[in-house]
Amino acid sequence: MNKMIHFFNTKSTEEIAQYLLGMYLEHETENGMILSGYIVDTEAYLGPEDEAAHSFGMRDTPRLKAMYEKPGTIYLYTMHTHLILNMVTQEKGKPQGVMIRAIEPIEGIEKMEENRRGRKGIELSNGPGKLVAALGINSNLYGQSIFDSRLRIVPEKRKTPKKIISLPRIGIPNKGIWTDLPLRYAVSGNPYISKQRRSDIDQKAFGWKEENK
DNA sequence: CAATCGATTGGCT
DNA sequence: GCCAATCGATTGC
Repeated sequence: MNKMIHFFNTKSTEEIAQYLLGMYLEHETENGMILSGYIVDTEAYLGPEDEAAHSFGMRDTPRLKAMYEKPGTIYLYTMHTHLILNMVTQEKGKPQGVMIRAIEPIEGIEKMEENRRGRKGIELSNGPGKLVAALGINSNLYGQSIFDSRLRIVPEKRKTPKKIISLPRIGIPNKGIWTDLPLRYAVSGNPYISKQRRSDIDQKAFGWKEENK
């Protein structure tokens, strides 16, 4: 855990976005249930330079407050009816972050299916709004720490991706160079990556190195 | 089985 | 008013 905090304090947001792939993300719900999975798809947001970031140009609105806090602060925002999960990656006052786009569910799958109103398989968590719903995350985690709150990363349980692919981010048209920069990172071959062709899926290992399964 | 469309909510300019 | 992720429905291959 200290090693991970050190990583957040010394590396770039792009490096952290890749480092987070394979991390074990665990949510202890209000009734003491553990819902968890491995992070398989992330995006880096490089505010205030990044035109696609909420914090572009150091914009500072009530919703953005958490983005100006210390590394590891959880930043949640709503999109239509969906909550989207992000975390702060740079020192306090420097509003950069990583968005979690998908996880591979591990613990509490039945409860996650219930949270997702009966959806199963990759539909459980192959999108940013979907994984938040599956894990039962609600907005009172806003501003808490991803290192030690009911929603936390457990680095001891992480897996290692066999290969990381980088892609342009989703849903940011007309943002100049920021539209095309490959700031999205994913575990190559993992089935929970959204909008993926079936033939690209690694059905055996899900894109993880074999030794630490 | 893939691509496309319309409806939805809330924060911000 | 503009912008977004998801879902269900529909159409195309």
